[in-house]
Amino acid sequence: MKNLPDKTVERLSQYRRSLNNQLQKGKTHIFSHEIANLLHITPVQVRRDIMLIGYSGTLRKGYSIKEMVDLIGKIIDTAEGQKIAVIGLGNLGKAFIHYMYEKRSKLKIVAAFDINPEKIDKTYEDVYCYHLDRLEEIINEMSITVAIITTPPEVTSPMADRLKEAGIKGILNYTPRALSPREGVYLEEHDMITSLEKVAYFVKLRE
Amino acid sequence: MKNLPDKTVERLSQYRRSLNNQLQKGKTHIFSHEIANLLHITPVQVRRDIMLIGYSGTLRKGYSIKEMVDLIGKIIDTAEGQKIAVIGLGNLGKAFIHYMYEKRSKLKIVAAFDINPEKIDKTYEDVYCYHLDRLEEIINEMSITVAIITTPPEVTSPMADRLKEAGIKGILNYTPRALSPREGVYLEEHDMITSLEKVAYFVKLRE
DNA sequence: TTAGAATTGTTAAAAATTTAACAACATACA
DNA sequence: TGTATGTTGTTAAATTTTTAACAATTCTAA
Repeated sequence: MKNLPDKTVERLSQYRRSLNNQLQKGKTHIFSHEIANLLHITPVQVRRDIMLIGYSGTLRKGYSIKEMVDLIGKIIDTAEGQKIAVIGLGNLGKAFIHYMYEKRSKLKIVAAFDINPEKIDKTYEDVYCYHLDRLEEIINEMSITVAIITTPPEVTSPMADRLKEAGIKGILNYTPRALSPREGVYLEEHDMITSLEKVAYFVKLRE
Repeated sequence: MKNLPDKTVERLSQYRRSLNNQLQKGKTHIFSHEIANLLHITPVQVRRDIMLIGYSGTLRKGYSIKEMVDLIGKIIDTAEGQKIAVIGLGNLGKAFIHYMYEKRSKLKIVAAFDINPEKIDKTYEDVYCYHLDRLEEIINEMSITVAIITTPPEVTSPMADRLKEAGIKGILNYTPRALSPREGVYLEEHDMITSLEKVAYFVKLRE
């Protein structure tokens, strides 16, 4: 599979989730405009994405939901799945654990890290919380490849360094402090305040 | 101010936050490449954004941090500020409240809504939690313009309808169920699972 | 006082992403 | 049978976003 555009990858994840919903409702086939409605994008975009991943539907019958779900899985999952650590078991860390809980996904949050003694050595929704001191040890032992940083912003950057050293391959940074990229580590940033300020700006603009 | 590109608006919010950090460190001026480093983007992009908002620096001295912060404020804030409601005082709702807490921002989270009796009529970090039944009443009374939805996904869509009816002008949807746009309401979606799956995909790709 | 280095502001080019257009074909049904 | 309708797959066009290029200017210091 040649490299897919960034934006297509994001949508694949969303297609899959919506398609799984439809499967559970007993639907077996779906048209591009139906998928488009689910994600409120255009049917053309849906068809183009589907073309890019090399799938074909049947004319006048649409796409087989099951086949699409399986194919998307082949593209975005690894066969063995990937293991994920949450750094910082605060509200945001817990929210991630909760959202991933019992999704039969190939991505599994397998460990949380914190320094608060009240959290350490307990589980939150089946995820065990370790003392941050054991970060390197556990990442190594469990072969964790991806980390979500949800710590206070002051420690974002040193944490990224530690994670890199520990062998983490992908970082999702949800703290409001931007990270510079580390060689060999894929970095994705998300800033909750920015997304809020963006909404506020466009609301203002419309008045 | 003519309409700014979407992406520029997002960066303005980030510029401001980083610049405020620098101000507190006692810095008064900054070069485009320094700003670029803070957000790990290119200096050209910084200069282009600054051009778009109609600001000018001084050659060889850079940009006045204070002036930029003020100007960005004029662009993305309203004079009176905007009031924000959090729908669903779970982990994610609390995370938002926490991040916005004591930021001297024009955006203020002024109310939370939930249906859990243990949360209702208490405050979380100074934000009062009301029963969901009072949604319309409070939004109206307080002139709330923006809502963040952090409810369970099943109720995302009916909630958006209620919010629209109640007069909300902008919705930030953090639940994993996509919303279709409502006439007259600016909608921004963010899906935490998608951002995680994206990281996992690019990690896989690099192997 | 002049040469060199650093930095901005801006236009132009390139790259990424979305949207449009439409041919090809399947199905329904007159 | 043949005509109308609906849907896919794909190429081309349009739009948005990023990056490059460079003239103009300021400062430093030889």
